[in-house]
Amino acid sequence: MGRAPCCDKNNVKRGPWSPEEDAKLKSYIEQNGTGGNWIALPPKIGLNRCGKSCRLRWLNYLRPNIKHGGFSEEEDRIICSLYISIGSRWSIIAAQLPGRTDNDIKNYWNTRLKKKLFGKQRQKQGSRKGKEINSNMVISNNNNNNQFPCWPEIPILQPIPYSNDEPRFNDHSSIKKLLIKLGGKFSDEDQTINEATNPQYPMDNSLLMQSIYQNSPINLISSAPIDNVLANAQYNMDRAASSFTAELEHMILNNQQKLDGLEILYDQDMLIDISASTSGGNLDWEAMNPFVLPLPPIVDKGFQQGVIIQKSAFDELRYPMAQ
DNA sequence: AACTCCAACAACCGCTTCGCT
DNA sequence: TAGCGAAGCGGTTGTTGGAGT
Repeated sequence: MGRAPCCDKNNVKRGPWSPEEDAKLKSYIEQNGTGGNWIALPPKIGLNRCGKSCRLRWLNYLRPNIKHGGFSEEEDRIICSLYISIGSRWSIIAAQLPGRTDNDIKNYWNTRLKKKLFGKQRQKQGSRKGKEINSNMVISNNNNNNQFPCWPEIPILQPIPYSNDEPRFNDHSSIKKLLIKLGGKFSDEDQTINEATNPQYPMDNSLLMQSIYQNSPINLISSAPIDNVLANAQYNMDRAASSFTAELEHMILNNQQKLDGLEILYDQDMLIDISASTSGGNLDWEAMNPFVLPLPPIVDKGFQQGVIIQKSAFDELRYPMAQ
């Protein structure tokens, strides 16, 4: 038995908002706040909309100080860097960019930034395709193009064709397997924190896993509560440009014996001629992102460049009008 | 001018998390 | 402490408008 829907979808208006609806919602919230209950809001205002829809409209479009479009180079840089560090956690990324919404950033990333970056890579990479992991898995980091000074060249991974008995790069167990092979560490504690940090890749916490991980030389997964995540993000931001591929390359080259049985994850078929994916195809480096970044030390340096964020400031940034 | 393609963005969907009872 | 409902969040889809042919 499924969960009851939050509203009767047949009896609420859907689709684009009209200026009248916007005005109603905006003026009501400005005067009365949300009342802490979005679902109760539409009837109060006389809007035939789902509460969820009202909430989204307010957060993404109507609330004050929202900026749309026109992302600056600095914003690009921050988005890239944070994406490298923490993945697609748009709400956290948005918290670093006052006036930007998670939806906006997500859209910007998916429609422009990603293509811009990978498009650039295509230009550099051309139709190169080969068999040596150390010449193809990692793309040169020597980049004189300053368009995205923060962005390391990304290894492009092809969606892995799979059968039922083959590992898949996109499934959690395969990722986990690769991590283990590379020496990742996930104690129960690590796992708990990691899940908070990157719930997209939850790890199971079997004792076997634990025993494997505990003696591992490196801890590959960023594991820290949010403040540390952000601090780590800055750490990675600082070093990403120079170290991302170098470290991945180092990791791969120095752990090849550990990768036995995982050839599917890194052999030549894994590499694609990016010309095959010009319009937002599967760019599965994302799946790899969480573990190609080494765990930085818990840094105490704080953020630079005016993007210092305290956890307590999150809500102020995101919900400046909240009661 | 008509059509097609595609980029950009708004909105929806469904899962997870959180807080209250 | 379990159960429930609302909010939060990220992925996905739908819509629209502009560029290209």
